[in-house]
Amino acid sequence: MNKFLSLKEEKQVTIINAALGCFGKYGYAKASVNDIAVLAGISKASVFQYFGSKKQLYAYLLTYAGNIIMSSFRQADFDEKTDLFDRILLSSLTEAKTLEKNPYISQFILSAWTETSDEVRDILTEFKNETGKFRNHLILRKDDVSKFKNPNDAETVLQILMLMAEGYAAHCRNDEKTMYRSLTDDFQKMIAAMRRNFYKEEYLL
Amino acid sequence: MNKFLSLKEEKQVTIINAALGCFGKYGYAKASVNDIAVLAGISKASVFQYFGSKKQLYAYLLTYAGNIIMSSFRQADFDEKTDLFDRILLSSLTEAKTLEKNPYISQFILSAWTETSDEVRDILTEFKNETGKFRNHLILRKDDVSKFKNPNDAETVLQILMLMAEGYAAHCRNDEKTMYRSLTDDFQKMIAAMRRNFYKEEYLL
DNA sequence: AAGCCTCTTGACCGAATCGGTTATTTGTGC
DNA sequence: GCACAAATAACCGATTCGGTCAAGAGGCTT
Repeated sequence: MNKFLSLKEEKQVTIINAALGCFGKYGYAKASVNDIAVLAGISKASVFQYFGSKKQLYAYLLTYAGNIIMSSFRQADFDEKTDLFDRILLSSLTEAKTLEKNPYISQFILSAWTETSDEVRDILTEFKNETGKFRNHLILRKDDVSKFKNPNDAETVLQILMLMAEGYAAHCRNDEKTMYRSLTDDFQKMIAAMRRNFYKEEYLL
Repeated sequence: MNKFLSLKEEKQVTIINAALGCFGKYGYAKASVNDIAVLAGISKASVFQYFGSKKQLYAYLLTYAGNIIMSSFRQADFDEKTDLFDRILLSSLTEAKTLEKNPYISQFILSAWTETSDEVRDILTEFKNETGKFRNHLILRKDDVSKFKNPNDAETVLQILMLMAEGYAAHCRNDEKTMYRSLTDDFQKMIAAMRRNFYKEEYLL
């Protein structure tokens, strides 16, 4: 049954990343098992040996990716942070740290949310229900608004930060050679600059 | 020869958008002519009737998309604008206006820059040489820096704006139902808020 | 060396799909 | 009803699809 789990971990990671990359890039229908096998440097037959079928492989990746994302978010306790910028920063750092270790997950999950293939519809709805709850970190709270010099800017700044996060993710995805570390530093600097300029002076620590 | 150009324009647009969308989403190799035909609501045979071959269709789209992008950038004279935020805003508005009319172009061009299929390598290198020059609008000039309350923020703000633009583009791409109009308004509001908070008071309005 | 055992894969299967062609149908003006 | 052009259903050989299977390849014991 679990032929795959008895492989040495490095090989597992290679295969998983190849599969995540192919499914993430092409979607379920257009990603062929042969693509994945070639990218992973193994034979197509081995893929079926390890996972049984294409659908079972996809299901495995869904739970795999879901577990990684959820555990990384769980370990960072967002409710502790009471400041908007702190929550944004923590969220970004958490995500960056996770993606640094597993760069193909975000693309895969993003594609899973827009996947339309009939063959995996059932396992996808299940997946969406389980992970959909982890999106409530970036809400604007009422005690955030009062810290702004102009409270009307709060909503705007939140939108800016959301767009930045999307762009940041897209940037990381397109450009694999990028040093996550330095980009994260830059991101921190940007958020600091935003806070410094938008907040009332009494809230600048 | 030019069977396609004698079609009524609405049908041309439908077919072009279907093709741009498929190639943009899947890449040259994985996008099949049948996908495009079905998405456009015509028969596969018609596609070959209009364009001759898959490669010729791709080549047509390249020049089509290249012309639209380049002409839209040419009509907006960036050198006229001497302020960083004005240039950013103009660039965004120009791009948004173009994408509103032709929402599949950005995805297609983005994918063309990472296309690796041997079959279209020759026409792609040609395309890249012609369009590569149109990326020099968002540079930071020295007279921008002095307008900031803290000149060190200038570089950071530029990075924020670049990330926002990427996120903005990604947002538009993923979410076809989004009203470009309202998003553009929001984007303007964000840029205005940034300028209002980062600039010295004497440079406001 | 021989036998055994696990892991891997080249070769193969029928079915589907690929890019591309052709013959028939469909629509249209007269 | 007829002629002509536009569109497509049906088809072509070739390739690729998801999936199977029996023949290696490499190690371990004897």
